[in-house]
Amino acid sequence: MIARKELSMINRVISKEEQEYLDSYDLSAYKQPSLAADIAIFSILPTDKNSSNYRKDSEENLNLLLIKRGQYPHKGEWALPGGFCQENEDVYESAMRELTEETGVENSYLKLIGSYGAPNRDPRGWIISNTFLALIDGTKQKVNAGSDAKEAMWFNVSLSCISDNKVVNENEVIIDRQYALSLTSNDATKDNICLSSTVTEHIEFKNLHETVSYDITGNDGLAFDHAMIISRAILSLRESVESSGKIVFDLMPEKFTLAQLQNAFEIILSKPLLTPNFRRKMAPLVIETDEMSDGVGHRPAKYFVRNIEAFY
Amino acid sequence: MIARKELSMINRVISKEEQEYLDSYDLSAYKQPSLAADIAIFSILPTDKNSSNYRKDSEENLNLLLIKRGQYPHKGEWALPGGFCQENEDVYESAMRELTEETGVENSYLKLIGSYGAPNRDPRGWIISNTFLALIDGTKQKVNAGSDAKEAMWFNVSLSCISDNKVVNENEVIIDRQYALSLTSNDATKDNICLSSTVTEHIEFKNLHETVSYDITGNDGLAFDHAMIISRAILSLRESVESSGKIVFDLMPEKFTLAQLQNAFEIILSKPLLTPNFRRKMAPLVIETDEMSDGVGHRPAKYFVRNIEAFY
DNA sequence: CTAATAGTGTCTTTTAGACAATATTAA
DNA sequence: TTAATATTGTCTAAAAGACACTATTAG
Repeated sequence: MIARKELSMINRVISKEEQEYLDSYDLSAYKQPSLAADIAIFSILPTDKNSSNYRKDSEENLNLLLIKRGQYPHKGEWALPGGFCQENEDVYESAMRELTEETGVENSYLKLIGSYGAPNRDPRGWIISNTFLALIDGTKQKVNAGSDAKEAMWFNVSLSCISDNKVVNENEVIIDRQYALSLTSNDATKDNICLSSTVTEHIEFKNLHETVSYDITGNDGLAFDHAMIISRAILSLRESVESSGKIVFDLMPEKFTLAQLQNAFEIILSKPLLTPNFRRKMAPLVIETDEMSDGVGHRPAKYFVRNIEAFY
Repeated sequence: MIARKELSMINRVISKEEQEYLDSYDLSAYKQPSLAADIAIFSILPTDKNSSNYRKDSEENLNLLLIKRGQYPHKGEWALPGGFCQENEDVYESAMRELTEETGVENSYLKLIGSYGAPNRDPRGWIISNTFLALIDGTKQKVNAGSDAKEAMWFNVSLSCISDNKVVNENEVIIDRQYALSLTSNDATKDNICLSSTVTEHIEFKNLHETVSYDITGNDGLAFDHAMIISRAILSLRESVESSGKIVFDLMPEKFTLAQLQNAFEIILSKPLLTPNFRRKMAPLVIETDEMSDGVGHRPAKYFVRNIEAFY
C-alpha cells in the first residue's frame, strides 16, 4: 500500500566559489557501484490442481514471480525480477518500472526491505541490490505483459523453519535457525519446476546488542543470493502482517469475500484463524456490498470492499 | 537492535563460455551512481538547562547527531553523518563504520529505512543515499571520537504536525500533512544553534492503491534533502516503537530505572503514559537488580536490566 | 514536614480466544 | 438430502485503561 516517491525542491543560490568547487569535483574518483532494484512480487493464486469435488473451493497459495535468466551469469537459473537503476529515476521508480514491465500492474504496494552488497554476490562486479517487497492482486496480473522475451513464471512458495537452536548464557543469546525455501511452478501447461534452498539465520545478542546474519547453505536453481533475499522477504511479509494486517488487502481484488481475506491471512501467517473472531476483527475495515458469489457448490458469500476511511 | 550482515557463499563452477561472457561484460556501459549511507543517530540526553529545584529530575529529550559541513556543497549547513559506500563493504557496514567514527559506539541498533535518489538531490551528481536509523545509549556516546576535525553536535529534535487535511471522496482519500521539524543544539558551551524545516506529506489512495510523497517546503540550516530524511526517520522510529517497543531498550544503558524507560517511550511517542500500566507491561521484559539510584532528592528507584530471554 | 518521584492494588472496559449453533447453496 | 462453506451468538480469558493509594528520600 505504500509506494513512495520523493521530491525535494531545494532552491539554493550557488555562489561562484561553490560552482568552481563543483566543476572540479570528480565523483568517479572513488569507484562507483551499479545499483539494481530487485523485487519480490507476491500474489495469492489458486493452485494448479483442481479438486474433483464440485463442492470444495479451489485451494490457494502464496505465489512469487521469478524470471528465468537467459544470459550469464546464472544462465538458466531463476531470479527475482529487477534491473539497474537509471539516472533519471530513484530506485523506487526503477522497482515500479520493472514491476509494471513484468506483470502489467501499474500500481502496487511497494516497500524497501533490504540492501545487499556482499563483495562476491555478482561475478560481473560490484552490484548492490536494493530489494523491495511488492504485493499485487492475483486476479489482475498478466505475466509477460511486457514485450521482452524473458520467461517469467509464478511459483508456489513456502518457507518453513526446519531447525531452531537457542543457547542462553548470562547476558548472551545465540540462535541458529534453518529455513527450507521451496518453490514449485504454478503452471500446468509446462513441466513442473521445483526450486529449493536452505537458508541459515544466525542471531547473536551480546554486549547489549543484536547482530543478525543470513547464509545460503544449500541452493538448487535460484540465481545469485536470491534464495536469501526471497527468504527474508517472506519473513518481512509475515512480520508486517503480524504487526498490522492492513497490507493483506493489497493482495485482494476490489471485491472479495471474508473467506478469501481470511485465507490470505492464514497463508501468510501459516496458521489457521478462528472465523468468528477474524470476522469480528475485520468488520470495521470492510463494507458489505449487495453482491454475492454464486455457482460455488455451497452457500454463497457476500462480497465486501475496503472501508478506506477506517484505514486513515 | 538489528544490525545485519549478509554473507552468501555461492559456490559455483564457472564454465569457459561464462568466463568469456564475464570478461567482455562492461558494467560501466550504463552510468553508475555513487552510493552513500546516511544515518539518523538518535539518543536520549538530558537537556542543557538544569532545573534549580534540587528535587526535580533533569529533563530529557530525543537528540539527533548532526555534522556541520566543512566543504561545498551546503558548506556551513548541518547534515546527517554518512559517507560513500566502499567496494569491500556492504552498505550496512558503511553505516556502522560511519557511526563508530562519529560516536565511538561499536555496536548499535541499525536499520535501513529508506533510499533517496531524486535526480537533483546533490549538485555533485548522481548520489543515491541509503538511509539508516540508529539508536544508541546516550551515556556511552562520545561525540567526535574519531580523529577528523568535523564539527559534530547533538541537537534536541522535535517533529510536530502543524496541519492535517483529509478529503474523502468515493473510493478515494487525499491527505496533506505539514510537519514542523525543529532542532536546537544541546551544548551549553557553544552558541545556541537552531535549525528548522517544514516537510509536507502527501498521501493519496486511489484505484485501490496508496501513494505517499514528501516534500521540503521550508528549510533553515539543513543540508541537501536531510530535513525530509530526518522527518521520515522520526516517523519511522515512532512507528517501530508503536508496533513493538522493544527497540526502546537500545536507547538505555545496561542498568536503568523504569522511570527512565517510560520517559524514553513518552518522548518518542510524544504522549504521557500511565505509570502503573506501563510497569505492568514492561514487567516481563526486565529483571530487577539490587542496586538503587541515590542522591536524587526524592525516593530512589530500583535499577533494572533487560530480561533477554523474554526478547527471543 | 514537604515536594518530588517510586511503586502497588484494584476496578472497569476492551479485545482476544474458543466453540456451539444456525443458514444457504448446487447437485 | 447432503457436504461444503457462510454467518451469528455467546461465554470466557486476557490485556489495556483509569485512578486511588502507599512508600521513600534529601533537604
